[in-house]
Amino acid sequence: MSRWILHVDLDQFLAAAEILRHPELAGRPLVVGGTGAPGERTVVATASYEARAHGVTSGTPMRLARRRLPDAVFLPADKPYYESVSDDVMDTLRATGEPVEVIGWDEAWVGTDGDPRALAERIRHDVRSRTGLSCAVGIGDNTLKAKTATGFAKPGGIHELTARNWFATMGARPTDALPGLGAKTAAKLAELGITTVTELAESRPGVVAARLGPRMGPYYVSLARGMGRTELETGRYVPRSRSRETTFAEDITDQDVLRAEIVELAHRVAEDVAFEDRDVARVGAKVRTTGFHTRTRSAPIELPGRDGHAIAAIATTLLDELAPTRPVRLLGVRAEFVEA
DNA sequence: TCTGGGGTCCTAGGACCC
DNA sequence: TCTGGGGTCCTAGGACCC
Repeated sequence: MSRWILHVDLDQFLAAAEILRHPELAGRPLVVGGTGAPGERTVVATASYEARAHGVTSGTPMRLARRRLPDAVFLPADKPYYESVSDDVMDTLRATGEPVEVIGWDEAWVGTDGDPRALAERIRHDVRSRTGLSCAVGIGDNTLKAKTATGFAKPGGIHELTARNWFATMGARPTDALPGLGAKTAAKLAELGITTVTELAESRPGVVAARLGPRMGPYYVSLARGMGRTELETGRYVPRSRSRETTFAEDITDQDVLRAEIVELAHRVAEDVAFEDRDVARVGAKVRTTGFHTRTRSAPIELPGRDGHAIAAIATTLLDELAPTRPVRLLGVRAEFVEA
């Protein structure tokens, strides 16, 4: 358990990583995402601040981004490269000697019993000098407050949220300002007459549970009250599943093409599984048709294993069972590992 | 403006069992 | 015959995150 939790969040990570190896792109609108193929049906992964100023942000459809910013630099996402840059950042954080929990490529929590401001300054300095990247640091008395604080620190600053200023800062904000509480849940809460963080914090967990579930209801109330973890998970990440999915440039109706595609996806999943060196207990298939209607189906493997043909056979059967009747825009295959 | 890919965890209903 | 009350497992879908 740590007295203080710091949340470290890299600024415009993918764009910043590209600028590291293409310094001439600094200051230009830069959009990273997809494979770079023209006309592909994908979205922006990261837009530089210059691009965001023109309304292009993470999640913007790539075709719209190209229309809005015809003169921007568009780069395909280079996952292995970002992973290696991310590893350098995480190693820099671990070099502080403090416990580190990695949340994603560009985010981590760091715990400390020492001076959190001094540590935040040191992290910003070390990350910049060792990787060339800028980051924002949120300081809190738990994980939730630290992560929430980062929102006020971006870009590149430091902000502190504790029990002392939690309600003064967050109380009047809408419930979906809380990390982990999104638009759908905010809408359901609004039906209960709960629209602000303070209102959610003061509501009875049982009332919220009746609408949002026995675990999630009380959990949302605890979020509003500023509750979070003070213990970090510093161990190696053990994945529960591996999946691959593809959105086709054009919707597919041909059954033979669909079967060939799902077999291809299954074998890619099998490669990822082999890399993990663990057995698969369950295989899932996903089909998204015109209109964004998504259906999934899954089944256990009779004898848990990692054979690509076995995974492909189940995936194909699941696809047959899903029997899409409308044109298919996406196919996916997922493998669930046996419990570690 | 037709809306990625890769994950995690929770919910609810039905099956099944005692 | 019109009927219980737990408990657990399985499955599809939902919500959310980066």
